[in-house]
Amino acid sequence: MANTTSRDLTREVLAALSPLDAEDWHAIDDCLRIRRVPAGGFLLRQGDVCDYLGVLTRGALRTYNVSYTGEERTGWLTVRGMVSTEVLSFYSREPSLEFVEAARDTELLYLTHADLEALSLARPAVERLARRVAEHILTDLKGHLLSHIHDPAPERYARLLRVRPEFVEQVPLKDVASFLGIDPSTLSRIRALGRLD
Amino acid sequence: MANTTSRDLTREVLAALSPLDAEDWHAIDDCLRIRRVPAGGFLLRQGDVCDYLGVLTRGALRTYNVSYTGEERTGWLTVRGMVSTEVLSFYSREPSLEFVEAARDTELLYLTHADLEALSLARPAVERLARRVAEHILTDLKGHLLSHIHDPAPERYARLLRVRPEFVEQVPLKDVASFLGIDPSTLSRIRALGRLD
DNA sequence: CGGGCCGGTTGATCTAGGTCAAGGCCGGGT
DNA sequence: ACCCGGCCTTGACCTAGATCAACCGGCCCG
Repeated sequence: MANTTSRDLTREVLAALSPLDAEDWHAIDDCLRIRRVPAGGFLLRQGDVCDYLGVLTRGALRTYNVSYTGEERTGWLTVRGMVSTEVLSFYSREPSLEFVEAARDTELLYLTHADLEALSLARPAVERLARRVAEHILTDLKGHLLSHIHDPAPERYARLLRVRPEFVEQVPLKDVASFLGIDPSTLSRIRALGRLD
Repeated sequence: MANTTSRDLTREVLAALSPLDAEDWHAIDDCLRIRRVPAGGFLLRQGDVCDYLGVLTRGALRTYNVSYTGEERTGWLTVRGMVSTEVLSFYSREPSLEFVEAARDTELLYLTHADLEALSLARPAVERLARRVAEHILTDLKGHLLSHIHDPAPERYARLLRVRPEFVEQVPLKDVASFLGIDPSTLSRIRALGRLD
């Protein structure tokens, strides 16, 4: 059973995306499910249809896919307090191309696709929230992409510290490096420089 | 007035995203508007709310934003036959952060936000189409991002040739280079190499 | 307790790709 | 017709960051 702190966090995170009155929240709260995955386990594997949209209340996730050469290509990270889903698969109901792995022991409070659909029909505020989630993810993605296309590594790291300091605190540095598209050693050097001034 | 070829192309492109029967198409067709922008003009400026979702039937677009240092950061390209909108602004009705510039003389067949809303209510297939468009854009974005994080420049170019050869044919190479996040001279050299074998 | 392992750091090299600069090729304006 | 200004290309150089490799500290596991 999720403790109240996890539920409070979830409510807070969702409400920040789109306003929810007490009734909205009650409706959602009744449907919320909980999932715990130990470090190294998977929330989603390539080929699964993603059936969760929720808030990560503990731990951290690494989303990656495997290239044709066999290497893992980290595309996203998620930490406590972030919304978590694989949007494409969740909305299209088609198999995901990505793996979502627990980088540490993890707890997720989520809705299933069916529950979200039902809630959306019953409560416009939830419908709006669901759209907001997708927008939010898209915004994040765009920002990260732009930074990637045009910024050198130290600047990308600085931006990450600015917009998502939690990543650096909660995710193993090798994963942060992979997310930034640089070698762990390079990240280490960048951080060493930052420590001087 | 849009000639029939433009309308045919538009229908074809939309139908490929999500099936449309004759009635769906008629409903859409009645609302379709046309916009022509000469090379160098803007379809959207930073601060505008994007009010078009449509198909580019002629020309090419470059989407960029301006960094705090004043440089233009190309984030996306659009060529004939691609869906065009600034999703974030279109759906959220908030000012866009991006510029959308006509890289060449351009023609766009589009729906306004209000028309799309009305059509979506009346016709579920249109609602579905609209969601598909968003998914489609998200997929593209993810693919491009992943390629960017993990692939070296020549491979990114090779991928572009594979998934979007039209870019290279229809967009000035300097814009392609900027989109790939490399210097025009580098792109030139990569292409020269490719020509040998 | 000792050994292996994994994550992070650091040093020494090597290289992809950026920068600077020059030259050729249009296309548009006078 | 000419010139001028973009675009593309090519060459010579130079830096950011990868790679290779050694080393350290913590952790798990016998």
